[in-house]
Amino acid sequence: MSDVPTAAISRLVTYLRILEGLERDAEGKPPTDPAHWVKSGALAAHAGVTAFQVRKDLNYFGRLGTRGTGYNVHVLRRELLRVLGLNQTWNVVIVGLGRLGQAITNYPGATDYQFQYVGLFDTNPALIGTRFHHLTVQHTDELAAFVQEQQVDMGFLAVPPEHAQEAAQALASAGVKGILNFAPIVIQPRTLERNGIHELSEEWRGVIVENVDFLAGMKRLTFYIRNPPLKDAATPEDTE
Amino acid sequence: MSDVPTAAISRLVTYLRILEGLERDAEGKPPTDPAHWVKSGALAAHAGVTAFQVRKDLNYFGRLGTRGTGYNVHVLRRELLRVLGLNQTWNVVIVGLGRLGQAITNYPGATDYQFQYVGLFDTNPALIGTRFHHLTVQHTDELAAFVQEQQVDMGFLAVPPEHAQEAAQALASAGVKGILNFAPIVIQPRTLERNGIHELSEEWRGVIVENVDFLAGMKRLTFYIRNPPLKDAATPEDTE
DNA sequence: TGCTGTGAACAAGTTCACAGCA
DNA sequence: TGCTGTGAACTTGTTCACAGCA
Repeated sequence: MSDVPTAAISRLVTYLRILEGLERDAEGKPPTDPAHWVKSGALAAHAGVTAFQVRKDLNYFGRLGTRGTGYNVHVLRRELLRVLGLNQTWNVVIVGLGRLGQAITNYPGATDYQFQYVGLFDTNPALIGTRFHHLTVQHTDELAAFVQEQQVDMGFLAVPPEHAQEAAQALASAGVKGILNFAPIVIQPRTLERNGIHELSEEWRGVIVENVDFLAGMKRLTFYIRNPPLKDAATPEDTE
Repeated sequence: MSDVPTAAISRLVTYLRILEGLERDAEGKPPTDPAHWVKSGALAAHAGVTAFQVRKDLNYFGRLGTRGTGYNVHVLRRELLRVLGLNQTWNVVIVGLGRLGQAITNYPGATDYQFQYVGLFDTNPALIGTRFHHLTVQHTDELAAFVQEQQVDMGFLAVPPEHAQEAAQALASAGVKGILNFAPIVIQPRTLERNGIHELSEEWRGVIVENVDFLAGMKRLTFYIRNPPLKDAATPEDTE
């Protein structure tokens, strides 16, 4: 399962979102209603990819469809939830409660699935003690103990870029399995000491980092506005 | 220049950020100081890629380095700014001023370079007339006229997902060249009418969409925590 | 017949070895 | 000598044609 293209995983997330919409549409309709089924071409149209791609992507995880009929919306959704690891509970801490951290904390949809925000951390005295989303902001010094006590799985990192490496280090040392990094820097999976980079450190072993970088998005956008891709993503194969 | 891998563009953005740090470090030092130069291996270490990759990426845009010496920090930075289109002014509107939109509007670093926020739009009566970042929120109905008058280049889309397609449509019709989409949906480059998808519409011709989707990031993270990539990204070639 | 499943052809992107200039 | 520049090998990911099941 580790030989699945990483790009395919991003697309699975998209398919899942589409299926949720389709399942809402199908809700309450009789089991015979075609709304409970979706073909690769229809999924592809919603996801902005080709039907080939959809079939290939889904196929990495088994025979999820029915030939001649398509994919059952409910079954496929459940399968994707399982594949993406969204059928278990994930305990999350948020580090950094400036405007961006607050926006994330309150973003609707983030606590769907089994994501639970269990702790909020910052170093700003003005924020500590403040309540957001039923939780009280604690000092980052408390992080290590908290992660172990509360079995925290992952941390969202929304501190200013100049503190991001340090805060990431704290999360990794504390033992989280993954970090969702919102800061516009590359997190180094090693202890960063004064005057240069030190070797890959043990506490980073197995820690996954995913980046969500909107400044980078802005800059990619300016490039592509000035250098438009040649192909115009025409409608491929069938598009329902 | 359109045959540059899209992944390379993302990496250029990273290199640029690193160069900015290096240029700050070099500031004030005499022109002979080695701090004004950086080798592919050092850039690679900071960016978390291989030195080969750095050289290849930079090479797409000409001979930017000096053999035996490395890359001049200042020269390379200026080159990357040019390549990425960051040497011109970009007029930006933000559509959607909920918590996320506000966080984006106020995010430090976003208005570096030549990005100028020139207009803020929302449909929520409670927000219209409010001031953020020296601008007053207007109703989205004003968007089309405003984009033309003010020569707006791109729009940042931070409305709730259920209104995102509609708002994106408004931006595209108004004539922006690019959309930075924060909503967790796939923007359809076509008019979406009731009961199904209509054909690719003319006003979308050439409009570039870049996505910044943090919910997707969360879900990719859970997948990779449960299915860690095999390779451990060892230190490649030289790493200074 | 109508769709998915999937091996094989193809394309894109990355790694590498070494050529080539300061 | 020490680095970048770059064609060629390789690896990864995508497209496709058609086999295979309901």
